[in-house]
Amino acid sequence: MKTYSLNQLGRYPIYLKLLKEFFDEGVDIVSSPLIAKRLGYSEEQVRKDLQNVASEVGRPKKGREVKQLIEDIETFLGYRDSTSAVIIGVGHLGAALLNFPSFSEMGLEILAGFDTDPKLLWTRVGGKEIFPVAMLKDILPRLNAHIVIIAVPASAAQSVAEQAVASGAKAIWNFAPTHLDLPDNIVVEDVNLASSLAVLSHRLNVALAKEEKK
Amino acid sequence: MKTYSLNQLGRYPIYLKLLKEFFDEGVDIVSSPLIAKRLGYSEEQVRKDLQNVASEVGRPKKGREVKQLIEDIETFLGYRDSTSAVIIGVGHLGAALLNFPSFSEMGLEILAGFDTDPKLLWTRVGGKEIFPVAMLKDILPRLNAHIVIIAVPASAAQSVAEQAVASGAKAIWNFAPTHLDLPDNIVVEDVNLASSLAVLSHRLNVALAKEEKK
DNA sequence: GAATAATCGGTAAAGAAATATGGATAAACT
DNA sequence: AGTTTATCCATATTTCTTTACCGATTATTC
Repeated sequence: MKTYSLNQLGRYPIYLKLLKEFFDEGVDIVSSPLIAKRLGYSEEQVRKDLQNVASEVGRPKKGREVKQLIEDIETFLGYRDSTSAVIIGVGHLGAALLNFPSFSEMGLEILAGFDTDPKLLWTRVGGKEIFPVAMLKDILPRLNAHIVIIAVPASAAQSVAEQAVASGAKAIWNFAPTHLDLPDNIVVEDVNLASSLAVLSHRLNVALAKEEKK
Repeated sequence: MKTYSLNQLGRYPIYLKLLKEFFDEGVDIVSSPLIAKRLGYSEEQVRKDLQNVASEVGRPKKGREVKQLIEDIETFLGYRDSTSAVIIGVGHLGAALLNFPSFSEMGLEILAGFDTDPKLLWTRVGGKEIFPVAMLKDILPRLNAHIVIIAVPASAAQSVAEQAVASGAKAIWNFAPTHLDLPDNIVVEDVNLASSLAVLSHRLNVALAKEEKK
């Protein structure tokens, strides 16, 4: 079975976004070199990535059908059959995620929020009802949501993650700036802004040093 | 000069976070295998990563000094001399970022926000004043901020990014779900939730398939 | 209708990154 | 004090990812 590196997987949504732009502009056919140029990737990488998920072969001198490619990538990424999620932590970040419009495009339905703040409970944020965290184990199994999004402060993250797992969560999308220690069979994906910033800073330093040298 | 892969760079903030937890618990000395176990990394990877930034050699049978290691990583990541940034787009996400407490720990000072919404202008969000985007080219050079954080809708992202670059931005931290096409000498770091979600979904599917097989 | 140019697909090579190995050293234990 | 054990560092190996190459194919041009 073909395996995909995590970097490679992360590129597909980027292709998808660009392809949809092409589609909206009425472009029917795209070639790998064209995509590569737009995204700053190498031609070969794009070609290999697309080969891996395309249902049809490309045509020499032309490329591939935009519409078909969009379908193929969406199918591959699972955007076509939606998964359910809930979010724990409805502070600034959690509210932003609840109001984020693109998740449903990606096949992710956020069904509800959880928090401990009495002011928030039983209200609606982004159209979704907010329940107390203590009710997680009653509500989560009923919602049949596999994915739990964690957007609480770092200090509370491990604890709510454990509650989520105990309530049947299979995957944790962790926005808290801390490492979660969970059983091996639980999928944990970190959105670590500190890591992203570290990469940015380092690249900026390299760039500034290069500029100085000139 | 030693080069660092982007993956490796992203691990340092994670080490740092864990080391600070150890420090708070009064732990003086840590070994690579211990860190590896806590984070789910291999022992060798941790050792190599730490060797690359540590100012002192580790001691057999003991490990390394937590305090020194924290200093070394913070120095390496540039947390010790802070960089300035501004943020464009003060919607849900932008406001969440303006209220995010950890940035100053990471040496990132967000000095101001920019938006086009008249209701927001000249107010304060997260303690930072909000200016009109049109004033970017007047204000940004005066603030001497190299980093511009973009948190506007995808449709506006390319345009504000170009304005930021024209106003002197050297690095763009892009939270908009779109690819930005900017000059090569500008550092662009994307925070792409779609990519992160794609990785999560794929890993979840693999995990669920494995469970089924049992 | 032949020549040219652009793209594809498959395979090979190169390059990076992670992991394993082996000797050395310092602490802990007997 | 000597032996054992845990960890270090340096180097080698393996594995994974990306890039390069090359023949085949099909539009386009003359």
